[in-house]
Amino acid sequence: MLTEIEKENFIKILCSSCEKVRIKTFQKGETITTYIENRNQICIVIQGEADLIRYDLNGNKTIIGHFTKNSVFGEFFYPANTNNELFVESKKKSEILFILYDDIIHKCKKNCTFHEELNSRFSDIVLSQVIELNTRIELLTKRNTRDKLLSYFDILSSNRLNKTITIPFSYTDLADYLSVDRSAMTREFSHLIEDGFIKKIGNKITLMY
Amino acid sequence: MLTEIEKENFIKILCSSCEKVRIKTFQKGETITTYIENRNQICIVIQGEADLIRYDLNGNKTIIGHFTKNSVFGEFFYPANTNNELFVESKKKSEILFILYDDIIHKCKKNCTFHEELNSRFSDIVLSQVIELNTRIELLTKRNTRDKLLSYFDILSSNRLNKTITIPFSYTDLADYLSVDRSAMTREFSHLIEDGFIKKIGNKITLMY
DNA sequence: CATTTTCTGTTGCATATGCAACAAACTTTC
DNA sequence: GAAAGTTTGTTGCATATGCAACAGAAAATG
Repeated sequence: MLTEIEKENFIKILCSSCEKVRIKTFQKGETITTYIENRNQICIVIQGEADLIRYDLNGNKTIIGHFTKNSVFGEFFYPANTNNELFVESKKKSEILFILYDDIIHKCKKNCTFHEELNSRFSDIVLSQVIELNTRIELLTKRNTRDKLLSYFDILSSNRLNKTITIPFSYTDLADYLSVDRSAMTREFSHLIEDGFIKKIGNKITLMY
Repeated sequence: MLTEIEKENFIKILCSSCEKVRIKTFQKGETITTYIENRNQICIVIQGEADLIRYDLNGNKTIIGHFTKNSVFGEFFYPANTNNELFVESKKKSEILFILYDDIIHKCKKNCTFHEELNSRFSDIVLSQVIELNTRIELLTKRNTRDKLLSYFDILSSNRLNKTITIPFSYTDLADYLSVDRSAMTREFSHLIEDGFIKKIGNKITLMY
């Protein structure tokens, strides 16, 4: 598995070596891409943050994916048949790298450094993506809000090796990420505090167990 | 992307060429692997069906993943820190291929055909896995049982290009897969039929819209 | 720094969902 | 083919959750 430093080096090489790679900058709130017509498109976050957002027919918003530095996303990773409107929105000023899958498998004519690296590293990036997705599924399959929250805390806590964690979302977005109603989630927060499971100051939460 | 036939050829090559690959046969109900100590393990379904199952602390069962021919699974794809008991159970008589990730990246001494194929194809298999996981997330993020069912029907229907679909699970397992209570799901089936959205005969469902 | 917008916490209400229990239909097993 | 086990459909009940509305806090804007 790639370390963070290896990933970073990889991306630096990408950026500097192949003409087929494009990098664009997005401001907060801008749409990076829609999942509708670029079946081949792969995006990598170089800097910043972005969310994959779905609005369903009732207008409910769901954050399908949350991408930070070195995350990959793009329509290429998504099943072709979705009825809903899907798009990726920049949450901060972000730099995004765009590649086409075809440019990964078919070597470019110049045999550039880009492709050598790309072939050897691409699957590793995708593998970290798989782990991330499995984590998400683990959360979403919990039957109630309390279990979703506690599982989410556990994951953050063991990643950072710390009983006090910082929620990397706004609470509004956290609710969308866990696919629960925001006010219901806030209510469950109150219950968790009452029952002595957690303490909460701003966006910092301390696990009491 | 790999066609079904290409995948099959690939797996045939795997099976016949490298000593590091193991194939085992499992009967219905047998445990194929537990997600607890084989961090490096990758499994591919050659024949049969298997489910990745979680029992949480309350004894609730969830089908985290459903694997059929050519699916990949294994602890390698899973985040390390899970508190729950996770295991893969064979749903039919199944043949499963076991590889270690280390054996994929580090070439074996003999430079066997296996590794040549493996390196070029492995990422494609993982990519189909990513699409499958994204589909699952799409389902799980739906806010209520009705939307989960309708989305699930849509996916099956557009895969098979047919308004009449066959549920590949028992209804009990479908409920676990969608992470809803079975009886609540059956109730929602009744409502969907009343409201004229679907017709249902056994495990065949016809979409009326 | 004043104004506007977004985020957060709270509550009342309606309802969707989980849970438990049961009977009928269907499968498996010996 | 009889017995045991599993799956399916149904229902009553309790409650967790979604929804709407609101007010104060915080953040963004110009």
